[in-house]
This record gives sequence, C-alpha cells and structure tokens, in this order.
Amino acid sequence: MAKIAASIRDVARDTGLSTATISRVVNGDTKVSEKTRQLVLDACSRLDYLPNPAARALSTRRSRVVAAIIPTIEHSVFAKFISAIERTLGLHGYSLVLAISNADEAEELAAARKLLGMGADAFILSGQTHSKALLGMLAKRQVPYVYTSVWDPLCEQPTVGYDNADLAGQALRHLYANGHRRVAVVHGPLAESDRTVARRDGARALRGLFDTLDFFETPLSVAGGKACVGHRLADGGGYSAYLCFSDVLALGAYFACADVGKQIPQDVSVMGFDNLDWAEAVVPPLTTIDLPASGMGEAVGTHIVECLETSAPMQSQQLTARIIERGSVAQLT
Amino acid sequence: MAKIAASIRDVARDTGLSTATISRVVNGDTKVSEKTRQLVLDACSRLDYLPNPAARALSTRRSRVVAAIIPTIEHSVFAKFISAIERTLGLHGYSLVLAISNADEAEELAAARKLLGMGADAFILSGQTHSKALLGMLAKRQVPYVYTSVWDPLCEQPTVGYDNADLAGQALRHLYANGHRRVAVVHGPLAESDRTVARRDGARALRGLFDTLDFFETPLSVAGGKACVGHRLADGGGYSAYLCFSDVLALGAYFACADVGKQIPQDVSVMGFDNLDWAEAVVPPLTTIDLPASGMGEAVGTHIVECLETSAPMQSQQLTARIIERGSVAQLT
DNA sequence: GTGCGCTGTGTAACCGGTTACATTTGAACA
DNA sequence: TGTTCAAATGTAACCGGTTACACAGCGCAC
Repeated sequence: MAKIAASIRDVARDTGLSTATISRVVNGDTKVSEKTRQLVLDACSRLDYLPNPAARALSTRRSRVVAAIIPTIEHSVFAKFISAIERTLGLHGYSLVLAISNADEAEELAAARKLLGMGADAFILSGQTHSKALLGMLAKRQVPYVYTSVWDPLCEQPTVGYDNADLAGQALRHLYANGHRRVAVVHGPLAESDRTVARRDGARALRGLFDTLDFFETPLSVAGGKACVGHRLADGGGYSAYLCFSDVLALGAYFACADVGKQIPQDVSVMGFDNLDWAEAVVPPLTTIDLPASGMGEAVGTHIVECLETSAPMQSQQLTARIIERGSVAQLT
Repeated sequence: MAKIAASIRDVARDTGLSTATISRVVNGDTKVSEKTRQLVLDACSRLDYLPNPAARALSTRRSRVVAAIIPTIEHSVFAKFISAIERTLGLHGYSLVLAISNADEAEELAAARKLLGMGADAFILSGQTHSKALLGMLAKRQVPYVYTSVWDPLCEQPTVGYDNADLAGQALRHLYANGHRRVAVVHGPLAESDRTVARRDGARALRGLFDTLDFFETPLSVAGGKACVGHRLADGGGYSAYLCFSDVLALGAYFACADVGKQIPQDVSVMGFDNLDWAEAVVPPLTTIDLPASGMGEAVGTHIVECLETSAPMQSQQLTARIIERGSVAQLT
C-alpha cells in the first residue's frame, strides 16, 4: 500500500494492457472482448482502483455534478425536494452540490459563480426570477438550467413545477365551495419569492367571489403565521377562514387560535399549502394542498440527467397538486 | 465569443505572459510585480476567465469539495446544520456535496463511494458508528473525516458536537428539580442513531432518582410522538412529564394531549430537545434544550478548512447546549 | 491468393491547470 | 566595469484520464 490510490496506468501495467483498454472497460465500451473485460475488472477491484474524477472531468469536459441554488433548506418542502433530487441524480452517477441563497439575488449570483467555478454541468434554480448577470453567466458558458417550483409554458426556459396562481385559485374556490365569503390570505414575504407573488395574484383574481378577501404578509415561519393571525383575531376582522400559503404559517394560525381560545374549525377555518408530513397529525388535521415536492425533485433530476446525457434540450413538466380535505375547514351554511 | 470559456493560455496569449505567471497571479503568489498583476487581473476579467476546476484539481490533487453524509435532511436540525456548513465552507472557497443515507449503513457506504469517486477532500459523518468498510475506504485514501452531533473525547477520531448522554441527564434533572417523579422518555428509533442510544443511556443512568422512568421508542415524527404519547395517556400510565428527545416528538405530544383534552402543563408536562424555531411559538411555549445546530455547522466547517489548508490533524470541539425554560413544564409541589 | 471488412487493442495527443527549475533582468556594490 | 544576488518571468514536465486514429489478426468472398 505504498501508493495511496491506483491509477489507470497501474491497472494497465498489472494486466499488461494499454490504458485505452482499461478506460474502455471502465466506461462500458463494447469493443472489448469478454476475456479482457474480466481480466481488467478483476485487476480493478484487486487494486481498489477508482478513476480520478478530476482527470476524467478534464478530458471529457463534464463533471457529473449538478448544482442547486435554493433560497433556504430549512423548510421541509425544500428539504424533501433536495432529498429527491439527490437520490435521483445519484441513481445515474451524478452528484449534487448545494448552495443557499437566502432568497437574495446577490447571494444567488455569488453562489452561482462559485458553483460554476466548481465545474457544475447544470443548474437548478428556484422560481423564474433571476438576475441578468446570473443568466448571462450561465448562457455564456452554455450550462443548461431549469426553473423549479413553477410551471410556466410561456417561459422560454424549461420549468418543472406547478402553476402557483392556479393552485391558489383552487384553494380559494375550495373555501368558497364550503361557504366561506370572508377570507384572509396569509403569505410570506413577496419580495423573496415570485411563487408567493404568483399565488397572491392567482388568489386576487377571484376577488369578485368574496365579500372580503384580504392579503397579509408576514415572515414565513410558525411565529410569523401566529403573529399575523393573532392580530387579525384581535382586530375582530371577522374572517371565517384563513388561507395560508404554507403549512408552516397555518401551524402558526393554530397556535394563534389556541392563544385566544378559538376552536378550529368551529370558530374559524384554516387552510394550508404544502402538506408537510405533520399536517395530518395536528389537531384538527389540516386541510391543505399536497405539493409534490418529492415528485418534483425526481422530475428535475430525471430531466437534467437526460439533458446532460443526450444533450437534448431540457424538458419542462407540469406537476399536479391536489387538495387534501381534512378537518380544519368548516362547511358553512 | 467563439470559444465558450477562456483558458489560462488565452489569458497568457492576451497579455503576452506565460501561463506560469497567470497561474501565480490567479493564486495570489507574491512573486509577481504589481504592474504585471494588474495587467493579468484586467485580462482575466475582460476575458471572463474562470480557472478550470478539473485541471486545477488534477494538478493539485485537491478538489476543494467536502462531502457530508447525513441520515436525513428533512429534520430542521440537520437542515440548519447543513446550511451552516455550506455557508462556512463557502467563505473559504470550498463547496459542499451532500448525500443522504436514510440512516442505513449500506446506503451510507454507497454514498461514500460515490463521493469519494467525485474527489471529495474530506468527509463529515453523523454520529460515531459507521461500517468498517466505510472507515477502511477513507483511511486507505487518507481522506480526513469528522464525526458530528457527538462529542466523545475518548474517540480516536475527531468529534464535533455535544455530549448526548450528559444532555439527556440535564434534561431529566430539570424535570426532577421541578418535582417530577414519574417520567416517560419518548425517543426515535434506537437502531437509526447512536445519538439516541447515548441519550437513552444518559437518562437511564438517573433511574434511581425517579419513582418511574420508562422509555418508549416511536418513529421520529410528529405523528410518531403523537401516537406514542396518545397510547400512554390512554393507558393511564400516570406520567407527570414526557421528555421527548426531539421537539418534533414533543409537538406530537402536544397534539396527543389536545386529542384527549389534557392541558399542558396543568395536566401533564412536556419537554423537548433541539429548540427548533417554532418551539417558542407553540402554545404553551415549549421548554427544551437548545442544540447549537448552526454553531456546530460553523465549527465543523472551520475545522475542516483548517485541516485541509494546513494538513494539521482535525480539531475536536465540544459544543454546549442549555435548557430553555418556557411554559411546558409544570413546577409540581 | 488477394482484397475487404470487422473486431480488438495500442499509441499518443490532448484536456487546462501547477510548479520545479532555468533563465533573464536589473540594482547594488566593489 | 565586472560581479553578485534577488526578483520576476519563462519553460516544460506532469497530474490521470479519454479518444481519434493506426494497425494487427482473422474470416470470408471472389
């Protein structure tokens, strides 16, 4: 064990073959006789040979690394999403490098620069609003990228996700169908997420259906949701339902109600967005929209791999989400 | 823009210097005159030159990539931890590649093989129990690694984290000090985490103090905590307090109580572990132990970078955690 | 027997940096 | 003016793969 790691030339020497043949075997090239293949494979495992990724990347100009830049990892939708991407890429021999932008364009740009400097073959971005500088950088180097958590057939870039405006509309119609006419929509910071803006716009389009439809922005956290709904309850705004654009906010709404002794859904209804894994366990179980975070991760991973392997343009894909009716929305009338 | 990306030779040609000089400037070597440095820097930005990471890694045998293998990303303690590592590494020009093991040794091994095959310079592992094969692989290639979420001065490998047994003991003493004598400890799967085992053992060592001290294993989720505590409440086990080895389980306990109309802390006390960001927002606010996930991530990142830059052995570090008293534990008597 | 095509393998250039060592330049000093 | 030495820069080998191209060997058709 003098040498730390065996190189392809060590394997070549050991087998008496040339490095070209070793390379062919390792990469599954068919133009190798079965006997030779076995000989090489045997030597590889005996010498514990692992191809040097840097050398391979240098020759092939492909690193088999894909980069994802996400606003935060601390919300479990993103965690689920990332987890699914990692799994899917891994299945095809690709790895994931991660950067977190904190929903800040400058940080996103810096992250992209770093990841590009690492040799990422493709980029996964959140949402469809990104700085010119970022897009220019990727375009110049011809690195493929995809926008996620959104689906927009009009976008000239590939998108994998769902139609946020439509989803918000569906949620609102669900409340409407249950007799709610005075609804408060609670959402996270608009400046941080074009998905939030799309949802708000989608909801706002249905204004006409309601007696009252108000929008409230609050930090995207349990505490944020709690504070926001707490204020509304204290003001006596008289909303019969709170539509929260995240289950996290909805959980905050639960505790705001608990604080003032309001019962869900008897006194007030709450509807979420995401279907996080605890949504069924809360009391009462939360009615929400099931966002396919894992499915989206798989789809993104699959399309990226396909794009990189075949150098075909990346596929877009719309994912569907459905409302999960549980016990937090009262049927009025 | 005929060429997609400029290489060091393009910059050399542009400036009339040699590649060696360009390389020196780019890497901050001091043996370059100020005039030349400016000339080169100017050409670099004009040509939008980014060094090819594969070529650099090939010559230096260092990829500036560190790998982390974690059991899951879907618990926000891990998400926070990873986020802090990513930030810290980024500050020093390193990147993070992530793999998720689902707390399975075989998956962990496969992930490590993949990441090693990607050229990771160092590894971050969770806990201190790992397969021989994994450790052998890392040792053979002399890749440094660190165990996290644990602190064990007796461990021959570097550890960065906290003393899980001690923490569990502290939590239990807190309950004791508040007059609790019949306590149920609720924890996640022992088979999946040596940290859980350590906590259980730390708690069990204090058995003598209590009239009753029982241990219950349940899936590590809100639903798991809810089901487990729900059964205990239904059985009339008569525990005055539930110590949950995760805030997630504690939240489940809250809903189990809500289900049967028990008030926290009047009827039953609940204590958590982690201090997740919503712990203060729940009603009543959760008494828990503040685990320094971010601090741990920073520490790990810092030590890894230092180890890689100086090739000194990696530092161990103990992090301290403290009990956050809020409103979920009743003072009895 | 010659020529053709096919299979399997080898040769060597190349990818784009880094760096040991060689060389040039110029200032200081005798 | 010649010598010495340090600072600045250049030369070229090397890292460990991939792959275009060359070529040997063989079967087969004519």
